[in-house]
Amino acid sequence: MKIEALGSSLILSGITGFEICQILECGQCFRFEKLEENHYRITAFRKILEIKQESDTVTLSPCTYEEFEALWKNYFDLNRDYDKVKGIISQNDSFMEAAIAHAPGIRVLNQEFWEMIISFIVSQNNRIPMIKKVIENLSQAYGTPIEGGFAFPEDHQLAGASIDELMLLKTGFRAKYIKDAVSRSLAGQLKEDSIKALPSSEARKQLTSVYGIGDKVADCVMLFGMGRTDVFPADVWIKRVISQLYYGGADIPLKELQTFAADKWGENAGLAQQYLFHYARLNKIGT
DNA sequence: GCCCAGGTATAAA
DNA sequence: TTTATACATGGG
Repeated sequence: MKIEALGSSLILSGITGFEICQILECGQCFRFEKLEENHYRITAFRKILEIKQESDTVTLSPCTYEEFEALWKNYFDLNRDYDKVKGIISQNDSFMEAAIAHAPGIRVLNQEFWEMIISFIVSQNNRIPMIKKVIENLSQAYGTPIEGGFAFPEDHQLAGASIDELMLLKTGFRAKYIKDAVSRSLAGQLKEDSIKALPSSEARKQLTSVYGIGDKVADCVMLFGMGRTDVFPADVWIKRVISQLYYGGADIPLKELQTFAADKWGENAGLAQQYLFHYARLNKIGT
């Protein structure tokens, strides 16, 4: 990958395993706006970034070399060798091979811990366009204004919000969950560093102790908001890719998925199958 | 009107 | 322990 500056932009060329549309639209991120095909505006870490991709060339703007190294390189997970990861998880596994072939340009974004907690609380029983709208509502109402938009609100910025006020922002029945997450965070019970130090099963327990956070949300927070590589190949990422298959309408029998889940996740097979069943039901597959 | 959403808490079996 | 259902709101 070659990096060069051009005016206020940074151009990355020779990039592989990177498809910005797949990365943003696969459901891991809710703060982006599509400007045109393969051209998006992203809000993250109190900054707004435009990203445009033309085959193996990606333009970031505004972006300096220093900013790229300090923030966006890690945000887009460019330090990870995805060929290697894909090789490992698809080894002797035609199912995973098919999953990867379906969306080979997905990379797991490293997003903000607190924002992921609230975002995935909001995501439950909700649709992506609506989730995006709610996150934007929260940012405009409580977040710090930044050039061209609003940062996602910190816990203390959300502290004053009542249930009714949160409801006005279309959070629905999730308002009480947000409130609990806020007070738990203010009480110092959702410290990213302390949770990061725990093994993933313990981290999951900490997260699910928040009213309104279950296994699915906890896993998404760990994967997308904590940069946890220990859940990376073994857990959510695989569910994620599988769900992409469903979204893409690939035709894989439910039975095959269940066998796969049992092999792959062992003691988590029950949960995995629950997800799979849910996805199957959503997409009217196999039942 | 009716059904459903990338779930979770809760009640009931 | 497992299974069924309500939930706010908007869109098909």
